[in-house]
Amino acid sequence: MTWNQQLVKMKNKSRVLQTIIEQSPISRADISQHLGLTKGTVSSLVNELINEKICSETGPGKSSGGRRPVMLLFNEKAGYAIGIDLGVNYILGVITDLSGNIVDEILKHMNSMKYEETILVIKEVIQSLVDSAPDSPYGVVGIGIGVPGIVNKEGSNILLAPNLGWTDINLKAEIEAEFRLPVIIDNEANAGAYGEKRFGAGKNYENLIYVSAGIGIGVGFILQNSLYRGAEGFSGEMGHMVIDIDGKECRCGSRGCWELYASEQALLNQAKNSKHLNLNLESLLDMAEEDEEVKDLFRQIGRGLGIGINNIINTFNPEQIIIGNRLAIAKELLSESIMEVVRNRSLGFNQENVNITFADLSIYSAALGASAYATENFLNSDLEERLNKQDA
Amino acid sequence: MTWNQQLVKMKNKSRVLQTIIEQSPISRADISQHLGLTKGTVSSLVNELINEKICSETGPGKSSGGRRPVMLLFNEKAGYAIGIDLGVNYILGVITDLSGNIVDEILKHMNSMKYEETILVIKEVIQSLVDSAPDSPYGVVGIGIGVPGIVNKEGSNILLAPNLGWTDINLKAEIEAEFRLPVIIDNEANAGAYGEKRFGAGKNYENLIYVSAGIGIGVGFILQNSLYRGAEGFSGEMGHMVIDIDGKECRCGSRGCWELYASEQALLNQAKNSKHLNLNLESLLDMAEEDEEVKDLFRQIGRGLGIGINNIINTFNPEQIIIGNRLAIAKELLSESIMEVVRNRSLGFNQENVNITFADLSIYSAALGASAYATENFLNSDLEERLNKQDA
DNA sequence: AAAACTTAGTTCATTCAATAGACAAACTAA
DNA sequence: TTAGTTTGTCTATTGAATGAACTAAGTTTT
Repeated sequence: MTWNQQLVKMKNKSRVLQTIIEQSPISRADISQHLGLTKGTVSSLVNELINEKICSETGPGKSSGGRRPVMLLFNEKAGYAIGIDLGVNYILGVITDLSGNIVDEILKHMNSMKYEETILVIKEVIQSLVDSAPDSPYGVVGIGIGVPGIVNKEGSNILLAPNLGWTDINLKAEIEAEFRLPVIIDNEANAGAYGEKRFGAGKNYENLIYVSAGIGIGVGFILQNSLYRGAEGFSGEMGHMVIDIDGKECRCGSRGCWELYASEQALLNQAKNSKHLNLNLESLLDMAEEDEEVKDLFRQIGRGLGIGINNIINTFNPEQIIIGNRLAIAKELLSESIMEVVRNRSLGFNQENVNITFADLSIYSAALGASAYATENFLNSDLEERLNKQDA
Repeated sequence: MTWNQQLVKMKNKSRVLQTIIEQSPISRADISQHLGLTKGTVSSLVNELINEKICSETGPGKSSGGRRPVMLLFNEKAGYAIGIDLGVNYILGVITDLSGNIVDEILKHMNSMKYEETILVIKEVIQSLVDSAPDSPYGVVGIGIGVPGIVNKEGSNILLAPNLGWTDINLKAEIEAEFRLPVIIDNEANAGAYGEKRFGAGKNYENLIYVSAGIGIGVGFILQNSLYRGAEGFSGEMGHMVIDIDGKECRCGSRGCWELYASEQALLNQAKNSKHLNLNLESLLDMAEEDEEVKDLFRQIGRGLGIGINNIINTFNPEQIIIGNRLAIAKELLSESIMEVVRNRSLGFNQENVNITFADLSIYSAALGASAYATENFLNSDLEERLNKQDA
């Protein structure tokens, strides 16, 4: 990192924009007040942002005893970002404006996730979304993709996606070559964490943990307002945290892994054992309404989730834990047993200020997080240069 | 955070100093090369540092075909810092120079840790160390204290130290009032992690986890080169991570907590069960030399440690895990069984690049980390102002 | 040994971004 | 009407990094 005047300007401009995004409509004077920059500095930075069409003036606001302020708006329609959530048996694609509002979405259910077929569908989905982007100064600014597997820290290669049967796939290069747009790949749990942090339940928290409970369990960490990815980008594989030292064998080679007790797969396996054949999460949810035995299956999974969440609480002392992905739809059935375990087992001090909740964005957490990667990447780039390219 | 020219200067000055500390002896020209700052900028910043007596010129270095460079040294004797490691039955105090070299140390074994008595001993120890500080421009610059318990994030109060029987003690205020020096309190595992990061096994790692295995287990996290403390400062209570869902009862109210399987206390308990009465860690170590049964006790604890370390690896994907505190002296007896568990259970990718090792600083990790807090705090303060105060 | 090159460190005019304060514009309140 | 207030712009000033010239002190080439 080089420290110089240009960096100062960049950071201040970014702070001004952030303030407009968060507090819009807002006047130059209020921004100056809020950030501790002088009115002159704010004026000059705001004018640059207006030239870059990233924000705009609207009518005058209310006077508070003097000249009426000119209110500023974030131009959230200045460009659009695409987010893809690659599920174990579906592909969900969204195109959002710069504030994360969904403009269009496509959901494809898949029978097979063979790479050769899947990549074609992904491209199809992206193309449709690109086509549906409204006219705007910057057009489509980038593509983010969340995948259920281990991604290298550069965000280019999927090293391993056990539930898809993929190994070492350079998805970033593949998609960038096709669409000539910046592409960011990340683990689905990280994308979900980021989505909830930006737009969902985690908006007001600095240290939050997103538990993606689907077929397996992955976890995304937002620590001190930014994603923690680990040394090589492989953090969050808490599905394979041992919670039962001599427990069931896991296909990972270990025993007693968390996801054997707390995932969608664990629920389905137990349902099979108790003779509820050929079922899925949705039908089990329906059955639970009248079948106490099925309800109990959910309670068991809830207790399993609670154990892992207890470990997270004692380890991270987070402000918030968000349970997302497929199992979040069983919120009503899981919530009580999770909380009971936490109440009984977690340390008092650590338990005191933690907010345990379910994803706000339902099935969109990861897709919105992925599109937010693209948006953030865009807003931190040299907008003037990009605008000139677009116009040419 | 306010972004302005002063911040740029502060950061660059700090980078120059850091470069001198790490690469001393080094010339102005080399610093300029290394940091990408112009020679003029470096010259001016270095001259300020020399005026502040924090670094100094030494003789000329070797010419590489032109004028010989003037080599610069970090003046590690410009001031001294005190670090205290408050153990469960001992108090270890050190006074170090600004590079962490120990100048003097005091170790007091304690029978009781009753607060009223202990605080007197702490003050006695600090006073002796202050008295033993050599003459220097800045004198004693601060005091750091590591404690075996939960400390609030402000670093002022010990909220709970179960192994000492203390609750809600404002230690910072107490010591600051006595010595009129800046005091920083932190959890012993955090201090240990910081010590190993600065001076020990973790010097070259950005993401490392320090496992403090003593009577209980606490864990300190260095993530992206800085300590992660959690939302309220209570992170790292992994001793109470559940690894055996229906396991033994823990006094924390939960069951199957890690420290029941992997701490010094766990070792002692199991030794008692197998009729080795009235023993401590040191004597068990001696016995293990010839007693296969005792050796096996250590292997069991090693496996317990391995399970928790497996969980850490899968969760954090760290570059390094350092095992410290009391159990580190049993390195030879534990190492193999720890590694066996990790090899058999941890995920391949996460396991690949992790370096598992024991503390380099033996019993000094926490005390040196605590003194390093004080040193860091000092180096980031306004040195000119402090020097003037000292001279007055 | 002299001349030509090299490298180290200083000096100074220039650039660039934030600041402080003056100012005009546009409002409210008395 | 008049005095006071708030908004936003403009300008001179400040402070830090830069680039280039320059001095100092060496080495290499001839």
